[in-house]
Amino acid sequence: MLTAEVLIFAPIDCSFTYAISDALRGTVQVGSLVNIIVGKSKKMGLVVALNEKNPAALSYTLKPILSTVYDIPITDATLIKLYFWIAKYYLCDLFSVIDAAIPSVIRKNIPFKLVSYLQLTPDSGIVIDEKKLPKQYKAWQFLQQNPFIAKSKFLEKFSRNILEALSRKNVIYETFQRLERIVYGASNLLKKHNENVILTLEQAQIVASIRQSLQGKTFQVYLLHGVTGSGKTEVYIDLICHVLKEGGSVLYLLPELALTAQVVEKLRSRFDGLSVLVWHSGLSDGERRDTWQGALNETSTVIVGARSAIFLPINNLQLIIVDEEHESAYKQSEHPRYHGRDVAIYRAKLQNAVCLLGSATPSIESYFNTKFKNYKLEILSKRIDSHQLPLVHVVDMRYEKNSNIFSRLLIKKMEERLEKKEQIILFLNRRGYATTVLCRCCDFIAICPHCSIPLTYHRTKNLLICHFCAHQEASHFKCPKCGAQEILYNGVGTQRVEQVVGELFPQAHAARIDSDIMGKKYEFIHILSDFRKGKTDILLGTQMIAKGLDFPNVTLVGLLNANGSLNQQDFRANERTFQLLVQVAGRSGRGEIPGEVIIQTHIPGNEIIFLSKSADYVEFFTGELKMRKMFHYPPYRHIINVNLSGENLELVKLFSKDFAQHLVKLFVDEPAEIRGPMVSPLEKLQNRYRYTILIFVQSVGKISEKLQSFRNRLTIPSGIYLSFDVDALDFL
DNA sequence: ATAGCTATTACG
DNA sequence: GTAATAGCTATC
Repeated sequence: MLTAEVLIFAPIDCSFTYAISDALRGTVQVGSLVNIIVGKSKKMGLVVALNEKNPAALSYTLKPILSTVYDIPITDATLIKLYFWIAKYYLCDLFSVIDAAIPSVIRKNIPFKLVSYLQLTPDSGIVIDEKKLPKQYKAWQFLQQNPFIAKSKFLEKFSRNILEALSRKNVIYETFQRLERIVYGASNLLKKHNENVILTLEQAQIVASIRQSLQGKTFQVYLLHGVTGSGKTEVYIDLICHVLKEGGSVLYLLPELALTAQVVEKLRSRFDGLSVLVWHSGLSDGERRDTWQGALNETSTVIVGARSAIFLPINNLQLIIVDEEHESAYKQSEHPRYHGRDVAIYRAKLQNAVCLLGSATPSIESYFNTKFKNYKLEILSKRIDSHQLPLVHVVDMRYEKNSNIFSRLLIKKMEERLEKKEQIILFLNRRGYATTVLCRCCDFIAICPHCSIPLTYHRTKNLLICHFCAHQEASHFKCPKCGAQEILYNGVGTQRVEQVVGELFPQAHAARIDSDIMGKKYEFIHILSDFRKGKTDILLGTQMIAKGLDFPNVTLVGLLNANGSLNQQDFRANERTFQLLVQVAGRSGRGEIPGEVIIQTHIPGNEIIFLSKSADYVEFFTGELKMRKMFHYPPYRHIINVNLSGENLELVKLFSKDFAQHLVKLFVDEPAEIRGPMVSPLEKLQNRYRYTILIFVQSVGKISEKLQSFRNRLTIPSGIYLSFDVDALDFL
């Protein structure tokens, strides 16, 4: 009998066998979404395999698949393999992978959102008496002038009673239309791209090399290391062009949704009339459905998206581009905690595609893999059109007036640029207004009552906000501890910078981008497009403006406080700082006019700041790798971060110790090292105390099954929360 | 997830 | 005694 293995959308780790009736034979395929009965209730499930089974030999009675939800499968065999791999490698249950990989509009078949419209019934023959029913008459007249009007618009002018009266008389009837939506519309928010680009020799050689792998249809990872402004995008576009000509598809991944608009616009203008599909977390359900269906239907297409686009069902996928591959945003911080880049590489492997990683500051892991594994390294050493890398000044803030955010040099340079109508980007790693709120008289610091971190003052709301749990409280006039009216707002956030810019340069137009702004849908696109058009002189913001953006008229970049990220003491602090400094500096001087960068710091002698001044990646890598080797850190080993938390401190402590001992026993024969338990750097978060155990291993694949089954056997006391983070990037 | 089962507790 | 309820188990 023909049977199907069906995954049920519930936290159950195994698939169930269902019978396929003769009527559904051929219709039910691997990847089909099917209606089934589970226990007593109707559910949907995903077919992950087809089998031939003898029902008599089974210990249970088979139930039949009732029907398929769509007439074609919603995913494919490769992706199903990918789901299983992620669940295994990242130590999470299959359900959470499916949850992240298949959007709920598709999975639950949520109906299209419909908008109701009102229309006059043609030839109804009914005449409304103006004298007797003046209100209804007015509405009737209104409808004659507006023969197809949204119900909501009608109700703004007339009451519900009127509507009901008219529809009772069959004067009007209601129709429904699908809500219309346009992803990045036909809008021309961003500059048209130059149509005839001639590749430089360097670019052409790289393209030729990668084309060979594409031709061979064999799996290969490339790392494209190109300095900022060296035209990595041109290499991508040339390759996309090639793959499309051959009838294949390309997936173009970016670390953040803010960067997708720029790339989509570039592609759309380059390939005239080409449909570029878009995918990121900002899409509405309808938009999601369109892109998913579009991917299923197209045989050859380009899809631009953020992390989760790696799960789209794409036909003839031949090339996956992972732009800014070093970005930590590729790592999902909730379950499943997968790394978009690594999943991309695995998917490429599964379907014999080429995976192209690109960065000006590659991750240590990827660069390491070009030296010691079989990634191929391609280098773009020069900026295009012989543009120079920017000149970097390091300003020692210890010799500036203490409270000043801007050094004298930065102010002078900013004045010059504003004079010349050139543009400026200011970068700061903190949002909000001030970082900490403290008392001058005693040792009081405002701290979140649920988490063990200081509160941040937000001036626009006049509130103290916790950036971890969003707790809010009123700001203090008096010190709650000693009563002194000596409250000091210390440290600097982007909001504070915005205020000071306004005071120092009242004639300049400044705009701020940080995650506080991102609440408004597409607001950031408008800010970026205004900046591109030159309506804004100064763009200031956090991480978000550090990467990938290309504004030729920017000739000055100011890094206001290059200390912060160095203080975070985990072994990747140097790497993050180097990447950040080089990337931010790379926003300067991308056009005809050479650019300058000013790095303000309290530690000007720091080696990383020195290295980033010359943007010498290879030297940085060499030094960093030595350190990693000495301490057996990644890329020499993988780290699994085990987080244990709970409201009862003693219980968490006790369980953590116990758990660590079990782990040591479990891995006694493996080349694994267990460290901890120790108190997490963030010792309390949302009322839960947190402990960390680190597992260092040679290979995750070799121990994942053992660890997973250990976790499943274990009884975790109630009130204790346990989570794994494989290849963790932060250890908070 | 969730229906259906059992053990547990409150109530008078 | 019943009724409400928390915890536990299986789901093809």
